Formats: sequence, structure tokens, C-alpha cells
Amino acid sequence: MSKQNSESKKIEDKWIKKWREEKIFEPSPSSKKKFYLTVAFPYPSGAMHVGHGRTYTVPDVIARFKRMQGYNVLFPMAWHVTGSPVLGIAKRIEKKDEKTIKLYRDLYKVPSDVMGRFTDPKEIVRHFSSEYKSDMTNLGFSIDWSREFLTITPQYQRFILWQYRKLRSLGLVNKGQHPVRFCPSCDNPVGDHDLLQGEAATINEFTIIKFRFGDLILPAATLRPETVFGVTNMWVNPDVEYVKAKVNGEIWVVSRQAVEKLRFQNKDVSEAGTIKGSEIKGDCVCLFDKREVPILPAKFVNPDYATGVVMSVPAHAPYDYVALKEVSDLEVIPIIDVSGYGDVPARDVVERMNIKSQTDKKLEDATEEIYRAEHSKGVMKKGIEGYGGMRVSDARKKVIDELAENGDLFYESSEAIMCRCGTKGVIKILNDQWFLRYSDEKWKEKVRECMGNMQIVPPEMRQNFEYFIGWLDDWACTRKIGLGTRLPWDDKWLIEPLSDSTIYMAFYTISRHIKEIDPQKLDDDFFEYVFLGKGDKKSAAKSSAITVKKLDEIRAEFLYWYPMDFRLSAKDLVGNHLCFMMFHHSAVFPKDKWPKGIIVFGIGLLEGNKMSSSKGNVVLLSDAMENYGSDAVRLFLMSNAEPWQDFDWRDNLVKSTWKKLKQFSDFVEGAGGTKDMPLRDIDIWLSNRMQNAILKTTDALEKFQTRKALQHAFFEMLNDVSWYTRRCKPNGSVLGEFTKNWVLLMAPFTPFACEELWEKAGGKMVSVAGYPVFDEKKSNPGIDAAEDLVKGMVSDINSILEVTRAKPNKIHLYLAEGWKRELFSQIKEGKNIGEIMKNPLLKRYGNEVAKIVQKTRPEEIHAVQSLGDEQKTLSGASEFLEKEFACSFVIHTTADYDPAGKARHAVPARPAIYIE
RNA sequence: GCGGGGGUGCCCGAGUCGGUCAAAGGGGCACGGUUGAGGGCCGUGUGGCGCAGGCCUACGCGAGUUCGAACCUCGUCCCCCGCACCA
Repeated sequence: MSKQNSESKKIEDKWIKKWREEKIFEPSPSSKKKFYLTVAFPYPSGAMHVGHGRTYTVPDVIARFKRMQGYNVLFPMAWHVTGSPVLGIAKRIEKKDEKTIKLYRDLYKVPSDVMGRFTDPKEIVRHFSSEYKSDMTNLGFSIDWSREFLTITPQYQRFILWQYRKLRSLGLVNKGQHPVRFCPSCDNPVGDHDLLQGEAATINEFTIIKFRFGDLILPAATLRPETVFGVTNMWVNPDVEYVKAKVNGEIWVVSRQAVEKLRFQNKDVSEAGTIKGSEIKGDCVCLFDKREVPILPAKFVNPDYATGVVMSVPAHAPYDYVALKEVSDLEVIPIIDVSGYGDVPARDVVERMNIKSQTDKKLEDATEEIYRAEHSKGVMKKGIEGYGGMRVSDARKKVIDELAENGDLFYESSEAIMCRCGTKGVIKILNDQWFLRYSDEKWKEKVRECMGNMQIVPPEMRQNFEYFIGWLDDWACTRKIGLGTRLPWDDKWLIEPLSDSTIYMAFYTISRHIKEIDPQKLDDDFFEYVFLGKGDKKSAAKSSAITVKKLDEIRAEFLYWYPMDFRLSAKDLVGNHLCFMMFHHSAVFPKDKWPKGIIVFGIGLLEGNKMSSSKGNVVLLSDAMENYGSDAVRLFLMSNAEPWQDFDWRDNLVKSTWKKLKQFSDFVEGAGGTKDMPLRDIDIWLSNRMQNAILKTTDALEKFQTRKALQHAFFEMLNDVSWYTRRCKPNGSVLGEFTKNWVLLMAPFTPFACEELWEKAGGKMVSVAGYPVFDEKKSNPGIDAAEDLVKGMVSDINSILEVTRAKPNKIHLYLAEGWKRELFSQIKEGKNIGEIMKNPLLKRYGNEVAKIVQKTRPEEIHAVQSLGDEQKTLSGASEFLEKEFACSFVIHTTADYDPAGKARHAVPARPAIYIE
């Protein structure tokens, strides 16, 4: 393959150069209709693999298609380099972490001298953004690189500052508190991908219910505060040494581990001695309902979980039930009715699961079961004052509300978490965190309106968006570490990377103009005028040190391209980025600048398995291009699945695509045929097939169905030309017209091959040629039926030969007689048997007519050719049929010779066959 | 748990306002042709049965509506994805 590929590489380079020289992908505002699409920019922390390749090929195909349709198309690209992942990568490379080094050196093929610089995170994104750019260029993307920027480009950062001041002035950013998973060593919140362990951990919110024990407070942390009415006693672990901790003026008794946790959760904690668990005994008073209960020892109490002191609700908590039975004969206090269980649900479950000891692991399942059942179906018992008859979930809220004044919350991770740096993670409440107020109902309403007017592809994704818009809560939009832009009014914070990339599509429209402007001079006046038309343009121009004319030109360019027609992204960004984009557009811009459409992609598989860079389960785009050439890679990625479906990179399929592409090129290039040939039916058929392909391909591409488009534009055409050349001697002028259209049809998918073929055929540049338009005059759907007759004959004869295993000497075809055609026409019109029998011609064949009518449904009949036409079609094809079956054919319009009595089986479009 | 999407032939995957569906297309496999018994290319076949284009069985499972269901209704089982402070 390699020699051919070096040939195709040459062709690719030639066209990349031509496109660049002629600047055909660098559009400016004009009188033409515009089409503006963007795709989520990449975070270049590694090499591009074929999954990324698909993400960016889809918009390129659409861009190319629209461009050929005559639109002025803008398809820009930039680099998202803000955030913290590269910091971790740089650190790990510095620490010579083997896995990381292996990934970057062996998989991503980073040269060792470059690796040396990777201890600086900026070097990583710099290196890979340039790799990305080169891959994108080589894959033939029609990107306007004149608008390229990084999210840390100073001009872009000025744009972010403007945006955040704007949002704040609109009251959409404020300070708040929020519990997060946190790494004390990194001093930063940790997300799933930052964790070595505990990715599935969620933050549980416990309610603290206090019990007075002398001067001390026993703070029981519970997920089920409504069960406070059923408390019979307290549990402390006799083997644990507890800490007396001063918390907000009270002295709490908690485990040592809990002290640390409380500190991270904003409690002012100081230690005031210790006390042994075994020393904590006697009675205590619940501060919620003032009941007095005893304190009892229990080994199941885990000092590492929550506060280390536990309130006991034996009727509804299996752990408590089992422990209580072991040490005391206190009566349980049932407080919740739940169908399917008796008065004491915990006892039911414990007995059913045959749990004997408080250290039995099955207690976890038992607890889970009870929790779920009572939460969903439980009702508070009648006798509980103020709560009787309430649903458990409502009672829980009410208890929390009643506690509110001196209520405390305690956060605990549902499982242990470990930061990538190796430190045990904690739950921390961030105090002065800044939030984007996505919970704001008025804002959500605007977003819903925005989405209501948008085209969502695929349509079923709309429900997902609706769900996410409702679900989104305030979003912490600032971080302590990472690359990024500082919050303009509080510079100890950086703007979080998803939050700095919500309306950057607007920035593309003007980025090429402001590259030369001193970033310090890009102030809010500038952006207010350019994007919103607000303020005094003279002073805005002056402060930015540009002319008013230039400022107006910039504003005009924004107005020309905006709103954006389509935003494309993989489906993992639906719940955040794509929603954020709608939130921020609806907040900052007037309605007529809100985005008009979203296309969501599926993910990529490799030989049926999920692609994963970290596991090395990827094919690098550069390798794929080297093996198969850019066009074949594009063609495969676009034909394997529709954009929103998951695609599967399978090497043998890619190879087969590569072969088919070569067939296409070879066929088009070698298409000659005889000139000045009279037009035969089969020629009309081929022309019609092309018109059909044009119609269907265009229709599919309008809906972004690249796979379906290629089915028509490529695979069907391949089969059609193969049939055509098998079927007849090619007609030169018909073939010429056909290949010309075919190249145009394919140009968005395989631009390099098509440019080359186009040029060889005397064209200039196919990327800017017109896309074929369906021509009704050249279309002739009826001809398909005629050709299907021939195909049907071949197939029927083959199946007879298959069964009989005979070698034919002579094949007789009997056409259906005139009366059968008349009958079919009438059935097709929907006439019933009574009406049909009124026809004297048909009445003569009454019995047969009845049989046929009974088993023939109108829907099955497409076109009924006349006897003459059918005869003409078959005799026109007889030369071909004789060649195919290497025997002679006789076509009968009457059963003059019919030794086997086959002729009577003939129906229209299905002649009877007799093989000798 | 909540939300979304699915279960089609050896595999991937079209097809769902019911009928032209034994079910497109591709892959794999088999046979035949070309040929240097390879590769490539071309043709044919690939649920079962059948020495005539047919018949039977089939679209997760069960039931229903209908002259007729892969497609509609109900029930049931199973699978995949997302659920946040972050790319």
C-alpha cells in the first residue's frame, strides 16, 4: 500500500497548498447567504485519534456541502487550553510516572526533546495544538485558520473578562457555599477523572441531631432525620477514643477522624481533650424532642464514618436492631408504616436474611432495602404529633426545617476517595466560591425559549436537554488552579474551563480583526459595541486605538455571521457545555442572536470496544491517514454510522472502504465508453439512477445523515456502475455526465480524490464547484421498473438453476397476456372482485381472476408495463441474458411452445420461465 | 434511584404513519470464474426444506388489535449511556 499512499500523499499536499493559496476557506462577509457552524474545540492534551477525527469530519463534510450549495461558509477552530488536567500531566511527567511517560512517548509518539519540556503544562498544549492543527489540515478540513486562537490568548481573555462583568451586572454570578470532593494536598476540588479511587462516590448530606450528655453534645449524623421519633438509645464505640471538640461554642464528642472533616466543612473546631468511648455512658437528652435515652456501646460504630456517634432507631435500622438485641432488652419504637412489612420492618428483614451479629456484612443490604422501601412508600405513624400520616420523604424535609435554626449538616463521601496525587480526599465546603446561577428560574425560562426555537439533531435528544436544563443547579465557576483567566473582581480565582467557553463562537467572528489590537486596549466598551451595539462608538474606537471604520467593520462581521446556524459536539457535553452555551447566549445576547441548531455526536469504538487513550485502545489519526490516506479515513468515518450514533473503527472495514474508494477513482478516471452512441434504455436507466442519487444524497445531507448520504452517493452508485458495465457497452456521453456528477456528489466526503479527478476532467476546483441539483427532466422513475424486470429475470433463473442444478440449453420466457395486465391495473386501482367481474374480457377468465385477486394486493403492484413494453425491455436485454447464462433465449408473447405448461404462471413484471 | 436510548439473520447494521420483508448495505464465510492452485478482481450462495422461481420458520419473550405485524397496544426480561464542579 505504501507506494500508492505516497502518491496519494502528494496529491493531498498539492490540494492543501492550493486551497490555502486561494484562501477559499477564509470567508468574509458578502452578499451571499451565510452558513456558520462550529464544533466544540479540542482540549489538546494528547494526540488526535480517529474518534476525534470523526468529531471534526462531520462539520467539515457539512461545511463543504453547504459551500458547494453556494453558501458563504464559516468553519473556524480554536484551542481550549484552560483547565487543570495538563497540570497533573506535567507533574506526573516531572515525577517520571511510568504510565504517563509510556502514554506520551509510545502512544502519542512525542519526541524525547519535546517531552523534556512537558514539565511545563503550556508546552503540552502548545505541542498538541500544533499536532492537532496538522492532523486537521491533513485530513482536509476546510477550516478558516485565520481566526484561530487559544483560550489563553490575551485578546480572548479580555473577551472573557467582559463577559463575566456582564454576567455579574445581570445578577447571574454570586457567591455561595458548596460541598465538593476535595484534595487537601492539591488544595483543589477533584472531579471523577482526578481520582485514583472512588469515582462513583457521591456526597451524602447528613443531618446532625444533637443529644445533650452532661456538658457535652453527642452529635449523631443521620441520613434519616425523620426517624428521630424512633430513637431508643445512642451508640458509641467503646474501643474508640473520642475527642472533645469545641464547635461553635459547644463541646461535641466526635471521633478523631471527624474533627478533621468538620474543619473542612467550615466548622470552627478546637480540641479540648479526649474521652474514651467506654466512659461515655448513662443517659442523654435528645435536643429535638427532649426525650431521655440511654447511651449504649456498639462495635459496629465506625469512627471513620460521619461523626462516630450514632443515634439508634432499631425499628427501622437493621444495624441498630441487631446491636440492640445483643446488649439490651429495650423496646423498639416503630414510627413508620410501610406496606409489605410488619410493625418493625428492621426485624422482618433481619430475620428474613438470617442476620445474627452486628458485624454481619448482610446488614448493608438490609439497610439499603429498608431505606429504599421506607423512603418511597413509608408513611409516618398516626400518633406522631405534627407528622402522623406524612410521607417519609416529606417528614424528612420537615424535620430538617424544624432543625434549621440550630441545625447542622455533615457531608460524607459515600465511599473512600483518593486523589491522583495519592492523597486521601475529603469533602470540603467551599465558602467564597463563585457560582453561575443556573438555578434561576427566570434564566431557565429564557433557555427553554432559546431551545424551543432550535433545531436539535437527533430530535430525541431534545428531551435530554429539557431534563438537564431543569436539573442544572448553581455551577461553581471558579477554580484555584489550572490555566485560565482570573475573575475580574476577585483575582484569587480563575474562571473554570467550562465556564470560559460558552459564547466563544461569537469571538470567532471577530478574532481575525483583533489579533493586532493591543489586548490592554480591548475594554468593555469595545465588546459592548461590537456584540451588542451599545455605547458610543467613537469613544469605544478611541479607547481601543482603532478607527471608527474598523470598529464598524468588526461589528458588521459579527452581525453577518451571527446567529450561529449549528453547534456540534459529542454527547458527553449535552448536560454541561451545550446547556451552558444556551444559558449564556440567552443571558448576554438578544433573541435574534441565539443559536439556531445543535447536532450531537455519538462516541467511537475500536473493534467493538470503547476507545480509551489512557488504556492505549485508540488508533491515532496520523497513523490511520498514513495507512489509508485521508479520503478513505473520512469516507469510512462518515459511512460507518450516522453522526449521532456510535461508530466502530474496524480495520478490515476501513480497508474495504479504502478499496472501494480506489474503485471509484479508477472507474471515474478510466471511464471512456463509445461516443455518439444512440441512447438506450439502459443509458436512460443509469442517468436516472444518478438523478435519484442526487435527490437522495442532498436530502440526507440536509438532515446531516452522512451515512445515508453515502449509501446513495457512493455505495449504490458503485453497484449501479458495476451493473451497467456488466449489462452493456458503456455510452461515452452518458458516462461522462454520470462521472461528473458523481465526483461532485462525493467532493464533500473525499475532497482530495475528487479535486484530482475534477482537475483531470478539466475542472478548476471542485471544493467551490456547484453541488449537483436534481433535474426532473433527466429523471425517469419508470425506467427502474423496466430494469428491475431484467434483474428479476436473472435472479429467478438463478434460483431455478440453483435448485435444479441444471445447465440450461435454451430458456423460454412467457410474458403475461393482455387480460392479466388489465386485471392488474384494476386491482391496482383498488377495485373489488365484483367490479372487476363486470368487465367482459376478465369475466371469461373468472376462476383464474378470482384466484389472482385473492392473493394479489394493490400495494404489491408498482407499475404495469404494457405487453409491448415488456417485450421490448426483454428483447433489448436478450443479448445480455444470453451472455450471462451462456444459452439462447426465446421470448414468447403467446404460449405457442410450452411443453411444461409454465406459461400460465406469467404475471405482469414476472414472466414465466421454462428452462430446457 | 432519576433521566435518555436500545434489543433484527454468523457479525455490524438499515428498516417502525402495518402489506412490494427471508428482510437494504457492509463484513465474515463457502463455492465458481479469471489467474502463476497466493493476493486482487468478478459472479453466485450464506434460516430450514425443496431436481422450477415455492413452502415452512423467523426480527428479545408473552399476549392482544388486524384479512395481514419486525413495524401498532399491553405486559415482561435484558443491555447501553449520563447523573456535575470538569474535559
